[in-house]
Amino acid sequence: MGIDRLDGRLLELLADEPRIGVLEASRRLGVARGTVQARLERLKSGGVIRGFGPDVDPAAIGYPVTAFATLEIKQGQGADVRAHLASVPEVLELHTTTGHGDMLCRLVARSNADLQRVIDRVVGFEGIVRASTAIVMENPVPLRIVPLVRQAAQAADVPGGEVAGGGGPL
Amino acid sequence: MGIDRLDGRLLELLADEPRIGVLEASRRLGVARGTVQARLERLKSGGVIRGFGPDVDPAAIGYPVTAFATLEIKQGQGADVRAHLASVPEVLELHTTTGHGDMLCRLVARSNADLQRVIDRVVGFEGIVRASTAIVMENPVPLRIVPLVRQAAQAADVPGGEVAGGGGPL
DNA sequence: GTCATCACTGGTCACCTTGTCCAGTGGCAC
DNA sequence: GTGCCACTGGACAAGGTGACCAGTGATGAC
Repeated sequence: MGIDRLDGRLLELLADEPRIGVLEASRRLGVARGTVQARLERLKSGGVIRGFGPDVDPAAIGYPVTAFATLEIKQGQGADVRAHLASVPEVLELHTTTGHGDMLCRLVARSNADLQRVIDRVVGFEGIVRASTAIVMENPVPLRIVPLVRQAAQAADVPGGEVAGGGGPL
Repeated sequence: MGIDRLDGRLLELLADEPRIGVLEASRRLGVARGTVQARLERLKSGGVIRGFGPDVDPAAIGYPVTAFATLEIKQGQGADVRAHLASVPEVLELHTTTGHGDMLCRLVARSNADLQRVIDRVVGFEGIVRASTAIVMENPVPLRIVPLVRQAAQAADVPGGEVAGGGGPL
């Protein structure tokens, strides 16, 4: 849908102070409350803002170890493997990818030892041929969106700002 | 810090309906408003809830392509590489890991063609020796936390699990 | 040139939630 | 038993929310 500068500033503001209200946001942005309300509604219904889910830290609830596992899947077993992985609570995220690994998933565990249990559970399934795991040591850039939002908002009001896309879609 | 069943239910509720208020949450959970307020405060100050940032969909603001890049870093260049990657808006996340790759980052781009530009920018840096990229095709399990929360909450009231504060079960 | 459309402004309104008190109750450790 | 703690259920003032409305300026169509 695309966003303009005001949308960008609003998103930044929400990212900085998520519990901010519409009224306070309108004050900070220097626009009328109705404007912020309308923009927010548009961003939500347009799918830009998926929600305001609580950002829960797995480490704080007893899962301090994070790892990424690349999985190689037996031909034709994709659906089963997806269902299997979705049933494991420690699998926080799963992607199917190009390349030699067929899937990439994010895991958490209670300890390095516990990670072994999780991995065993993940790969202990018919359709998974091979798995290679990388344990996360540090997270220099935690999941973020503000820099991208800023760039997207600027692209909107610079003539020709949309970066050389043009290439084929997926 | 550990969470009990009530915390777990509260977190689930917040994940389902993030804009829910304290009052409404207390009604749903069948407890007094003050209780929910106190729990929420404890979860936030205890670091379980990092925040309520808006969940922005990169695809909706013009970046529909996601990829994961595994980077190999020249010895001793870690800090520089981290700073470099942090300066690229399309880098949404960066981890340092064990294993043959030294870093793993999540990228987005405006198109497959644009991904080339992003990758060039990412790897066009002294300290990066080699990069291998996997483009995400599908995301069968989007980043989620509820199953883990549920498991953590149950662990708390099973003998041998973490002990919750007074008050007892509800 | 004129008109309709659209977003934004600045205002009002009733309703409800929030934050913050309070006293009272029951489980638990000492 | 006594103190501590969490939870309950109630109260209060303050303020925000969602819903309206008329007026204004820019844009694009006729």
